[in-house]
Amino acid sequence: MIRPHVHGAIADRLRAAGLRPTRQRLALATVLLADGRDRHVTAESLHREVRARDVAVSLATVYNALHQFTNAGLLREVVVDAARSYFDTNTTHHHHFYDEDSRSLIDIPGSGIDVAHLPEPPPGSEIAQVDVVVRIRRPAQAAGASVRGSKR
Amino acid sequence: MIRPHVHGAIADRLRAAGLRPTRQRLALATVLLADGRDRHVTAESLHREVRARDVAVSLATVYNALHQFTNAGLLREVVVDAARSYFDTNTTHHHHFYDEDSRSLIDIPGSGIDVAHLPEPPPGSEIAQVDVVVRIRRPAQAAGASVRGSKR
DNA sequence: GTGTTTGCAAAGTGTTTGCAATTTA
DNA sequence: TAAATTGCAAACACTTTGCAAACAC
Repeated sequence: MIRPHVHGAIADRLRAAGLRPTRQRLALATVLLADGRDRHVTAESLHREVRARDVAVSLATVYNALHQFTNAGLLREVVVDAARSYFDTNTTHHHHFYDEDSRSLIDIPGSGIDVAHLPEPPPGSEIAQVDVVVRIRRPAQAAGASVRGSKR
Repeated sequence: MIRPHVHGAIADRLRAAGLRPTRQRLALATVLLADGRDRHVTAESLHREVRARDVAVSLATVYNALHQFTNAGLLREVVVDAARSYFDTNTTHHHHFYDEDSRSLIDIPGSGIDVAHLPEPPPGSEIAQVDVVVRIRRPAQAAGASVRGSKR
């Protein structure tokens, strides 16, 4: 049985990135890129989402795909939390709010922040990227409650 | 046998932070804070350093102490690499170069960067902190060598 | 003395990897 | 058919935790 090329814009983007449009990658890329919305995912959240669409994909494949997509420039990795990796479908220059309570990311448009007076990088090195993370929280309670360490 | 209070500036800082100046915490705090230099450590690097001074401290205790020191305001945690946590003895407002090749941090003085036009945080939240990470690298080789993925 | 801290080893997280089976082109 | 990809389970690196022994005050 002859199977023709998979057709569609997403398949083309994968091919253009040098990635075979397999069933798994198509499902992942579709969730991530199909509607053009800016999305922030973790491996776990993406895995959940794809399975909710009844596509069987292993978590290992999700991790692999996220890195392949990132290397191909389809995604960008955002480091904001030591505990897990985030990937952003918006690969243009921009910064982030990071909500430390809900552990969620919000894009700040590239023009939203001016970083000025960047010092020279140390000799022999070049600036690869400038990341600005604005950490936000629900305001701390004012009233009597004493401040106790919160379980991590 | 009566043992008096441990004396010394470091011991006092620990007490002021509500932490008993135990042998382990004293050794860790001394390495970190005694000479007033700005230092960036990981649990692993600090553990190595303290042991090099022939003080027996378990890695678990180093982790615990780093968090206790951080909660007490003696240190500041810096998130730049998903693979490990960094702690900075400089708790004042400032930003960082992060050398992705050597995985090392370099302080940028508070005045070294201007972040302007910060947008309003989402309703109900407040800005807890603004982190700027300038990622630096050795410039990519220009010559013929093809670009292959580097093992992580 | 009594509550705190330590160290160990075990458990936990998120992530990566080796490899046989499967799939793509 | 040949090469790329997948899934599983095991391995990993880093970090946290339960608990008895050691320690600070």
